[in-house]
Amino acid sequence: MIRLGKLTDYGVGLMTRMARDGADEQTNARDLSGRTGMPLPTVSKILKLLCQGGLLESRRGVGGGYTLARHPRDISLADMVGVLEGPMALTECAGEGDCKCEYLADCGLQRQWAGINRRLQATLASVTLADMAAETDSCPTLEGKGA
Amino acid sequence: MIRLGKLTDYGVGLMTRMARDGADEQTNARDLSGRTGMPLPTVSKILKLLCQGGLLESRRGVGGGYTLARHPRDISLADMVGVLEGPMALTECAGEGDCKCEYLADCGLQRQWAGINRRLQATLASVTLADMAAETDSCPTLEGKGA
DNA sequence: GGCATAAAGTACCAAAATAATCCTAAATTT
DNA sequence: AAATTTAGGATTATTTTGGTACTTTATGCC
Ligand code: FES
Ligand code: FES
Repeated sequence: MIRLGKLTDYGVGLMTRMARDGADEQTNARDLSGRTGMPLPTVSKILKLLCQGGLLESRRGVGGGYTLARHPRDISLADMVGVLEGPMALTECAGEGDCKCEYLADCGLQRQWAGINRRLQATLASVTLADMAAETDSCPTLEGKGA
Repeated sequence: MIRLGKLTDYGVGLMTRMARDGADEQTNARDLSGRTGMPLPTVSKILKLLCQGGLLESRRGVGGGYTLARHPRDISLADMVGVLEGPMALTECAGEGDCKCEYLADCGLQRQWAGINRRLQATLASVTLADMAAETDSCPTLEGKGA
């Protein structure tokens, strides 16, 4: 089915909301939880991960919270997915050098998988948070290059 | 991590082997199991699924087995992944009409997700079984369009 | 007709990945 | 010092996946 994890889905949703609310606005986990209806622990966890991944910046203590680390135009979907799901590796083979495949030894598919992997990642990299946050019906990036 | 299921990985490997062995050759589960080292039950299961999905054709009984339903050039990676993993739906939203998202109600991301979904699928659709089976180092499809 | 072979269908169990929660520590403001 | 808010880690429960087994149906051969 090739489905992203729920956390990733939620994470993109949260970042989109932050982007819409203003690129420089600060918000905190409790606030976002309240506005989205998502349970606070989950929101906290996701924001924490996004911060570790360098996509958000944090301020602790009273009045603390999170802000976007970069402008929405400079944060790609690939960044977000990468942080929340780890590096894309479609198959065992798709990684770089060592294929420790149990079966199909030397099936010679590494090159192909790696190429496909690269292309999929490029697609994700071409979509920015700004694109996701755009509320207009016509999104240049998404509609223009579509297939 | 965006990883395909093992069964999908194996399935593509099996079909690739079949394509390499000749587009019209017939083979059976036991034979393929022997050649790849994969356990017979698993091979059976995968071939069965591929057959149900219309990618293979089967002949029962003595001397029976499986053959490719179409020429490798006419079987895409999207076909194979679709059969073995179900229809691609990156997120809850990505499907067609109804978003029964628990949280983030009306986050307005359906259009974006659907577009991304379409583009990823198009990428998979552009790779054929023939491309996968090609043993040459330069694969027109994969290398030419790469990013 | 009966037997051997091979796929089709169904069901089940085990293992792994994921989601969700909780708790304690550290930082920062008032 | 007290209150707030993130950081980090660990735990538990749920779902998905992978793997296996068993029974049934179809086909060819003797
Ligand atoms: S599965 Fe490892 S080389 Fe193909
Ligand atoms: S999660 Fe359903 S509309 Fe966005």
